[in-house]
Amino acid sequence: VALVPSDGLLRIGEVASAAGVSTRTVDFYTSLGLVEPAARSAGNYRLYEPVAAERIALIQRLEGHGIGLDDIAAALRGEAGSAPRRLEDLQRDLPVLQAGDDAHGLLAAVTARAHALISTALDIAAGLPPAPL
Amino acid sequence: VALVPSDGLLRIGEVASAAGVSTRTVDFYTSLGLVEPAARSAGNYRLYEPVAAERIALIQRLEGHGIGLDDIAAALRGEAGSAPRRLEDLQRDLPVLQAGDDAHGLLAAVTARAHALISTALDIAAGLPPAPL
DNA sequence: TTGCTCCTCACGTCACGTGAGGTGGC
DNA sequence: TTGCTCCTCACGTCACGTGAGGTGGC
Repeated sequence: VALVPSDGLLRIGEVASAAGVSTRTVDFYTSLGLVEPAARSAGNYRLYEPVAAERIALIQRLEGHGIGLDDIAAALRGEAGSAPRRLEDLQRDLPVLQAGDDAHGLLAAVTARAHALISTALDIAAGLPPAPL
Repeated sequence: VALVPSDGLLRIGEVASAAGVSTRTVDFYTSLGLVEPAARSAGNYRLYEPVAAERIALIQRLEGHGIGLDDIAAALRGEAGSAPRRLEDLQRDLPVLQAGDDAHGLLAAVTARAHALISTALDIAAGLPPAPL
């Protein structure tokens, strides 16, 4: 039995297991436009490019940072402010934080979250391509 | 009529309006241990220090960054990792991000959020004291 | 009396899925 | 037949409050 379409596209179940989520979640994300099938099979099955699984995994990481699906969707659509300017601001501000004494809980918590976000940003910048949907 | 306790402490309604939230919210946060009355009046009214209002305003800002009340509570309790180490990591990673070309939407969105978090961290470091609860 | 507060129990809301169930392709 | 998929409508869950209602202090 040919379980995989010969063109390398994946059906929903394959995308789901590759991304580590349920097919219902892939279905849900698709309905929100967070991922989009590259094609439909003759039998109306949605066919995704393999990169869709990475995209879904990325969405899950972003959600883990408290970023809502609406914001993620907007970002994926390419709506954005100026990242470079913001990065300069961060560069300027970090020494101020470092100059402070051993941070108390809140500062540490906020910093930890910012750190996790930067890590995610680095992953995006380094690995996953601009994702042509 | 003496609306304010003579010792400078505030009743729940005063804290609420100073923080820009409802008394129910102050009540709720108090029940979670996010703020704590400094005393009780003879009639069992909760009496808060004025700084409690700032604390509540801070909690609201943190919530705006997607940080849950449980995490905030833990942070306020002083549980924390090593902020300085994380700040060094950020310092190291930022140039990598800046070296990239004009970021696409996702990167910009994540960076924006990190930026907002750092701003909040700076506010904490600069202004609001370690808050002896 | 008026407007505040206390406390408790239940309900509301929003985001994020998830279940179920009837469908057709493989 | 089996296990996949499609689609839709409704339900579940968790976090975060909010409403209401009976209480006593001011």
